[in-house]
Amino acid sequence: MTIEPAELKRRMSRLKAGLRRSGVKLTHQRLQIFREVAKSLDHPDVETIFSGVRQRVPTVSLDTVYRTLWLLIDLGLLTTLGPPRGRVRLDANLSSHHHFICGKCGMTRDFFSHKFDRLKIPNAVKALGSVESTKIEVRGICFRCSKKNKQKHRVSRKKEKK
Amino acid sequence: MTIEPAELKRRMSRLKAGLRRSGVKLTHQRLQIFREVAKSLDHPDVETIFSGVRQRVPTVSLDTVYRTLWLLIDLGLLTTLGPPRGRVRLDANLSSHHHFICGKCGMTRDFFSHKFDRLKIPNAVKALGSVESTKIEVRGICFRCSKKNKQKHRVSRKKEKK
DNA sequence: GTCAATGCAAACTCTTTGCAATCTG
DNA sequence: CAGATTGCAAAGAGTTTGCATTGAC
Repeated sequence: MTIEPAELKRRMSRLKAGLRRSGVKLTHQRLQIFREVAKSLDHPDVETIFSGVRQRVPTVSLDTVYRTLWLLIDLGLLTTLGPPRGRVRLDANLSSHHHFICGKCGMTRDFFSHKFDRLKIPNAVKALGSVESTKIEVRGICFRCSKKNKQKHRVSRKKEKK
Repeated sequence: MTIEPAELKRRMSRLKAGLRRSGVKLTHQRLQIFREVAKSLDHPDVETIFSGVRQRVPTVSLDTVYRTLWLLIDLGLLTTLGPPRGRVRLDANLSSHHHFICGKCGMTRDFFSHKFDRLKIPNAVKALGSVESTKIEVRGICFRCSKKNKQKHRVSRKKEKK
């Protein structure tokens, strides 16, 4: 389940450019941790990334993996699936609806759209499993967070503002 | 941020019917825990649900909240946002793509669709915050899990098969 | 009355932090 | 070389479990 070498190369260059732009050091660990995420077609969790990197860098520690991942997320070089920073969020609305998610604070709101409800799923998807529901996930920054960002600088978990 | 009383009532009836159908007891706690999720327009995490329920049922314990939520998810009366059972999953693909997620095991695969990339976001959404990206999230059961389900019965976390 | 469901307390896992040692620019 | 970054070990969250007690049917 790995992507094409050419695409991986492109992603690695983008990463390096991104790190330099932010004035952050290009360490061996950071490159390897990113590569582990970037090379896979599915979307690994932290544990999987950790053991993958460990094969090539036996001394990495789990906390470096965490720190690096959150850093890259803050810099916009990686994203998470679903709400940011894994915490289960529940949904009692079983009928068709869609979500707006704030990438900073995780605020989530439903919205409705008949047009979206009628989307035709590509056949390629049916090769992966049986389809039960289709949702649109719109990501952005909610007003509360964008106000905060103007006041302070970058605030996410406990990252210092660099 | 609560839904209309009429809709809440409908959701509560659906819950009760669902519990009865599965031969599971309708306890005070279960009803209150579900109500707490069902009444909100956003999608609360476990901690929020817990403290909400606690206002009305001061003796509920956190573990009952967890057990109840996973039970209701297993019975198909609730769902989670994003991958099941909160564990952060990373994504290095910053260009436009969409996800198929298995609701059982969390397996996630990308897929692509130019049509999906061009969706027009309803104006109502713009009232919530600035939009950065739009993804389709297709949920279903992957083939590996549906095979497993045929062999065993219901297997998820450690729920017994009832 | 019976057996499922709850509450409690303790165990686990996952994630974060403080600090000395190390490495990048 | 200086300061950012890492690894370690230990602390904090969040989640799960075993067991005696309680409560729904």
